[in-house]
Amino acid sequence: MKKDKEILKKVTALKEELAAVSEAHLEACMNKANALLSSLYQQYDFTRTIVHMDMDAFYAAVEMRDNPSLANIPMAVGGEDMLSTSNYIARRYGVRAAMPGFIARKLCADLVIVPTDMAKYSAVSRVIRSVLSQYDPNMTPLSLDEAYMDFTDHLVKRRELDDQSRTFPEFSETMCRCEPEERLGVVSSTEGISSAVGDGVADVPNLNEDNLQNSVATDDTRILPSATNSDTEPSEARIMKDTTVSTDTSQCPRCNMPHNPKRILFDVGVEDAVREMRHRIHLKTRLTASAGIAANCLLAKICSDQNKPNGQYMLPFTVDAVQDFMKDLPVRKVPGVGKVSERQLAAFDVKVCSDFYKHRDVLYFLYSGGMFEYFLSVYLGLGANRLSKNEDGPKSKSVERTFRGMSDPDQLRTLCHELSLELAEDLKSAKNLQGKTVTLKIKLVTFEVKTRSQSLPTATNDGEDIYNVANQLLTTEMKNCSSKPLKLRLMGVRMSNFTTSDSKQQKLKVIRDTNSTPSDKRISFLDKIEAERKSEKVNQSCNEPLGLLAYMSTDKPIGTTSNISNAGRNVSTKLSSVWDESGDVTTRKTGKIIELLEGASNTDPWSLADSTSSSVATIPSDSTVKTATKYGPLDFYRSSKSGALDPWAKDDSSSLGGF
DNA sequence: GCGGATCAC
DNA sequence: TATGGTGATCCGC
Ligand SMILES: Nc1ccn([C@H]2C[C@H](O)[C@@H](COP(=O)(O)OP(=O)(O)OP(=O)(O)O)O2)c(=O)n1
Ligand SMILES: [Mg+2]
Repeated sequence: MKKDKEILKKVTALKEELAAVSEAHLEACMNKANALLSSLYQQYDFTRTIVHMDMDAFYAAVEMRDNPSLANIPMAVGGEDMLSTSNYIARRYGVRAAMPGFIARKLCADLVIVPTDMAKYSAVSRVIRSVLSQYDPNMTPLSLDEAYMDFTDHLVKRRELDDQSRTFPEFSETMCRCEPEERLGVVSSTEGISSAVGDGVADVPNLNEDNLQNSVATDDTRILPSATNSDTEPSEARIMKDTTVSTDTSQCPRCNMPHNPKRILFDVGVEDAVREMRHRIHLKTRLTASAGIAANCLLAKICSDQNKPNGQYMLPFTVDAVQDFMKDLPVRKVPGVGKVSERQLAAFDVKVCSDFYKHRDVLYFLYSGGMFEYFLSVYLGLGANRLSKNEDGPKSKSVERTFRGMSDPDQLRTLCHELSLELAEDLKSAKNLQGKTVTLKIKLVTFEVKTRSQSLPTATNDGEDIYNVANQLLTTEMKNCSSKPLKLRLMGVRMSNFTTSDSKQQKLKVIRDTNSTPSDKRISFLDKIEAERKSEKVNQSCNEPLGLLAYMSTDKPIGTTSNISNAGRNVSTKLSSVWDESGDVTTRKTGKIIELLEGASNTDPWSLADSTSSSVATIPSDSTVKTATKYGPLDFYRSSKSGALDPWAKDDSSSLGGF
């Protein structure tokens, strides 16, 4: 592939850089790394018991459950174009998620592809979460089929539970699988028969036995029933096959199936608690789950993969066990290390996690701060041991669509409009979110991806507002490569930069006080001027005028590239802020703009021309210009220490009310 | 703030 | 013949 070559190119460039570096430098890197390492080493914390659970072949399993004819054949969920996942039979042929259907068929001619049904998976997910919540009400879902839980509190409470509340019916397709509380009083009829039952229920072949050697006995509540404090391994209790058969033949009034006289008793230790949770998921959904148990989220997540499918793995809560586990773990198993990182790391002989340590000097040199620290912390097996709060909502929302090559501008615009309106609807249904940054994403037929974004001075979730901006970005792109047709295979629109409760709407304010506080980076054109000054290495003296700010009326939306001309000069500038008649910033088209033109003269006439106009130095006679009639200059100074003055301010009494 | 990349699911 | 959609993050500028 072409991508492969690019990665390799980057790697060789880095290698050259590395070769050019002195040994002393590398030694310094080593010292830095060691310092970081010893500070990280302090951070081991085995006080929490974190569980990560992950459904097996989730979408595929749901479809197999609902259509038994799919149960024993290779199948996948998705479309002819792209697969979302595959069942374990198909995986034997190499059929994987994110694989185009037609390639999958080359690997497996008999593959059956079932269309995705997200609504169904969401519903199943809710059922699963209802079970998980009983083990940790603060459970944090990562996706429909995956969640972190902190079992620490549950395990304490669990010691007080009686056997009955840890007893559940064995799985059977044809018998009642209702929860005890759902069975109401019926449980009493089988009282006293809660004997243990083994693993390996017939309907669910346990493809991967849980690793038993891992269950080292300690006096930790995580592992043993504290009540007995016995050395017996928890699963052993259940491995005894003395199933008791009840004479109870009554039917569950809820599911109309006979009660299952076979019961499984789970002990109070962690591993049985997690088995119990998985079993209850199975009872409720007829789907299997895998789980990992460890001291933090990182380890738990990695562990949940160890005995997949339908298995679980507990990593003992000791430094030795953790380091031993990490030592030979391929870096690709580490969350955050994907295909590309794996390649890059491999190029520097980093293949397993202990290589993070072995090559720490080189990695320190190659990677920047955050990533390097992450690598070392991963090597040590460190990770978050508190579940992150269930957040402040999404940080972005987007809609995108893939289609067959399209280049007709009208068609593209129509699509852009559709996407914008859909996005607006999404935003409104998502707590009426409003955002400031609109991003247009396009993918060329060559698969090259580009994003173009523009931040508005105020937040919106209006479909036409979004379209105004997105369409501008699109227009700019089409113009930008006008030589070619700009043939797209995908278009997307994203909104981000959502307003938080404290953010007030900006209003226009004129400041002439040179002692005022320096501005932050809100004003892009001020930054631009700064940058230009710096690049020219011109040292401006204090209070020297940089230019004139023109503000004038426009009927063009934000994002429009316009030319402001004056005194024979002109600048091409993207309209970044538009105010309505009352001085409020607006996302709508008609309003006032304010832009900077260096070296402009107040005695010469100004003009504003839309970028569609070919002539900028003179005033064209199209309608755009006719609306650009109102203008006025504004002196713009730079203050001594502070950099640029801030002619804007958040909501303030001196806002201009109309010009 | 912007744009490219990478990643997860 | 044919290569997804959504959301997040990081880096470098
Ligand atoms: N590139 C991907 C990966 C996954 N998914 C969806 C389909 C999966 O069923 C679901 C869960 O993802 P997992 O990574 O957990 O994969 P599975 O659950 O399918 O399989 P596994 O048994 O490996 O967990 O997310 C997707 O749409 N696109
Ligand atoms: Mg899964």
